[in-house]
Amino acid sequence: MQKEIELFRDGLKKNNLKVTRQRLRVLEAFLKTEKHVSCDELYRLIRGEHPEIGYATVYRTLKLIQEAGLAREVDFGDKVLRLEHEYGHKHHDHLICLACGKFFEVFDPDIEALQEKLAKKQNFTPVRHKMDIFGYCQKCQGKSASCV
Amino acid sequence: MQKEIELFRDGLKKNNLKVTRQRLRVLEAFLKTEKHVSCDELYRLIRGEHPEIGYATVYRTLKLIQEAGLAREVDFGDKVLRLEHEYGHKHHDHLICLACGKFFEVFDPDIEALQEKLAKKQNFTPVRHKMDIFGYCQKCQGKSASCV
DNA sequence: GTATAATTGAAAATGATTTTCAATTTCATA
DNA sequence: TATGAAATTGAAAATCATTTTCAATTATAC
Repeated sequence: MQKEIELFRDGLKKNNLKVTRQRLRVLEAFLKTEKHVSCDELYRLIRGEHPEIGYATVYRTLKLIQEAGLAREVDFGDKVLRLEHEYGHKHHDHLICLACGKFFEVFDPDIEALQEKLAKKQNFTPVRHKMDIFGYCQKCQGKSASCV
Repeated sequence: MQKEIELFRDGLKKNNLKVTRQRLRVLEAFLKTEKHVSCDELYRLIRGEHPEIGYATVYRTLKLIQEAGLAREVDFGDKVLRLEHEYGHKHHDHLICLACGKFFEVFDPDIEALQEKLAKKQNFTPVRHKMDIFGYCQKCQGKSASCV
């Protein structure tokens, strides 16, 4: 966590931005949660300990955290911006359960290699990609989405 | 196109919904465009010929088109709901250019097979998946996103 | 044709995200 | 450690896509 805070400070300094109490609180809250957290969820978490920090500040700081390379966007199809940890977390794909909403992180080097090859074949230079598989997890086998 | 219209009518009838002039106009407009169209874009297209059709009707009809299995959602990361043709269009993945915004449809059966295997290994029953590769297309090589 | 249930368009509501702005805070420099 | 320019803050308002409301209209089974 110290390393992440260092990277965040560096990112701010590099852009002539200031290291404020609020920004550090938001970063700490983000680092503490391992969830794929939305801005609203993080705001509620922070509000408990620091009710003086406003929604806009949380929102703005999340952008900065992304820009510092500490978080990446994930999209679970619910139209809400969610962020997951990036630093120290390798790229991975997601299995997302349509019944219970839980997600699982997976990684397959063979798929990654084929994706790279597929892009190259089209003379396309890949920068990043995302792959999400929606379905039913072990516990929810046989359930349908409406049974949630 | 006749087949699609037939399927749409059937879908409506099955749910005790009515086949209206407006719904047919929206479907036709959707079928005519091969783009990954947003609700707003489609509304503007329709407005030219049928200014009496309202936004809400376009929006509602797009839902029905989806439910009839004629369109599926795509997400290009711009927070806007977009639909692409589903009927007669096989599943595919997308290469999305960060510079010019163009996209390319690709398909690799080996990747599909590995995805299936990956899910199974986690006792996960896949229903659908999406894979988007963001990067730079042949024309935009070397450009950065800010050069658009 | 008539009854009735669904549909329509306009406008308003919603909900996440983003901006505005006056007051406050940071921090490089003195 | 003080100072002042520049950045930041929180609250509220604005934005923007999406979704709902509702009274008037329309489709369709009989």
